[in-house]
Amino acid sequence: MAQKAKSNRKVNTDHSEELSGSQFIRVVVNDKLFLRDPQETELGRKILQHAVIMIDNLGFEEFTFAKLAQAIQSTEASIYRYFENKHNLLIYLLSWYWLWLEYLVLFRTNNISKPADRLKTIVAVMCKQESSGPFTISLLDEVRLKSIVMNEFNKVYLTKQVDAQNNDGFFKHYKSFVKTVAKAIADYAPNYPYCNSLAAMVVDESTRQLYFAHHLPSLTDIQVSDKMEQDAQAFLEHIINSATANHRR
Amino acid sequence: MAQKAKSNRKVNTDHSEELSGSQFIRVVVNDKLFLRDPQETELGRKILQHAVIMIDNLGFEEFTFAKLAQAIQSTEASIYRYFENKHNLLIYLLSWYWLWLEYLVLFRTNNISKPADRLKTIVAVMCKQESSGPFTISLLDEVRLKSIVMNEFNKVYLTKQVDAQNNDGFFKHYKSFVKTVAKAIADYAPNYPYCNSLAAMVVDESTRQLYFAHHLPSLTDIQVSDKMEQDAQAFLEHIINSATANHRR
DNA sequence: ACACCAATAATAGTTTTACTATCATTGTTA
DNA sequence: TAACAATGATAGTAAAACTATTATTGGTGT
Repeated sequence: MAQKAKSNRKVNTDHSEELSGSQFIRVVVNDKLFLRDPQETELGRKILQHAVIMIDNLGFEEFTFAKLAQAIQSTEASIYRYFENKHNLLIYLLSWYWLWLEYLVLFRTNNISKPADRLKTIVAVMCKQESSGPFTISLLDEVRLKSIVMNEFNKVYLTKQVDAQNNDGFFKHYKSFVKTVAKAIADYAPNYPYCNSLAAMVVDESTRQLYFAHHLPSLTDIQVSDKMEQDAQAFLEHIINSATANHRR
Repeated sequence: MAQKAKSNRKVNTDHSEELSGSQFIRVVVNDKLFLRDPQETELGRKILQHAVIMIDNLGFEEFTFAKLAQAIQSTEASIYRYFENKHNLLIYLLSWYWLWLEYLVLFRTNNISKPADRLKTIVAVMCKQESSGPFTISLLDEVRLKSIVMNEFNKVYLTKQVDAQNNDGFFKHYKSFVKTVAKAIADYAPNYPYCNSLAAMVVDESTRQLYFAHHLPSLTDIQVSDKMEQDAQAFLEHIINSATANHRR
């Protein structure tokens, strides 16, 4: 009856809310990030959807629960029943992005056995501004999510609470994605000693170089254009290939 | 009479404040970052010194002007006469760090003409936790400053005000340091097409890998130890050398 | 010695955000 | 139809980020 481990109350289940708008895959986000699962209710989903739009538009610092409440015609207090604070909501959304990337990688590398091709595909997935996969209609707008990652992600773990939050698994999905990349590198270049460092670096640069291109162009060689994502991809491939040159099979 | 371009008032000059504690080189920070030059007065220097300590200890979000005022036995209002807000103070301190790194690089690469050696020295300077140079007694504790860079730097440019702040030269000293690294790379590997991207990446990773080692160890291959800085240095040298392998003279 | 003036201190007030608390309403389910 | 979970409505608190005003103080020029 109780559907969530963490709650012992009854919860409105599928019947009343089914297909409110569109179908979507349930994304399993670490449940320490929320108080009540936002995917399970109409209000919860509205919170997520509008939070993505508002954070993308306003930036995280300007974004407040008061504004969000107004946008979805609800109240601050109601939102606080889902998320302890706006930081946790942000980390929830970012986690969603990393989970979704991991899903995409899984899907796209499914039939690829050659490590070189797998890795190349992974880098492509990381760099491309891609919306929902072929069989999914996702609740959230992944293009906006990627933009949020680019603009906000490197802030969330730079706090005095990192260690406590890391203990609670707040960065679990990000770490898991980096680990996936690291494994692909290890497959590609056995005994390469910097798989993790290289993976974390590449994942970060996949958004950072684009951010620089937009805002601090002297810090990158990538120019704003309609093919800038391919340029970023080429740069990252070059970095990976050259770094691992002496360790490939 | 007026000593600062930006102010037309008379200013207490050297006589009254000379050698209050110790000598130091005047660091020329972009003057849009402050309202009144903090290096010129006793109070200003106290603000800088204690800000470094408090931001390092508390983290930037917990740090407030009220707390700082209390620590230096002054008032919030007085601090606001030097800095418009705590963000600008933070960027001031970070700029100080990049300026100081650039000075160190200049000093250490002075007699080195071979591009390979120059670049190697630069990477070493970036990675080493080094306090003041041989002929300087600096006003600020550079070891703490480096720690602040590691913990806070990647937050400061990720805001909706980047473009406006960049226009005001808030990131000038950071960009200048990256440019120095990029030039050294270009010298080392003529025609290498990613000098800027590689330089920005390496500068960032020089602190990020250490941060990960401390807080999110699964994201790096570097372990916490007394030689972790050398490990980071080795990783960065490896990345630079392999990336530029085909472009060297 | 005196008047002046810039810098600072002391104090208080405003606005906004983050968050908590309380109680009323509504719609579902047993 | 009673019970109850979710939400709405409303109010309130605490702290942070400023702003404004007036009073000291200590050095400067004459």
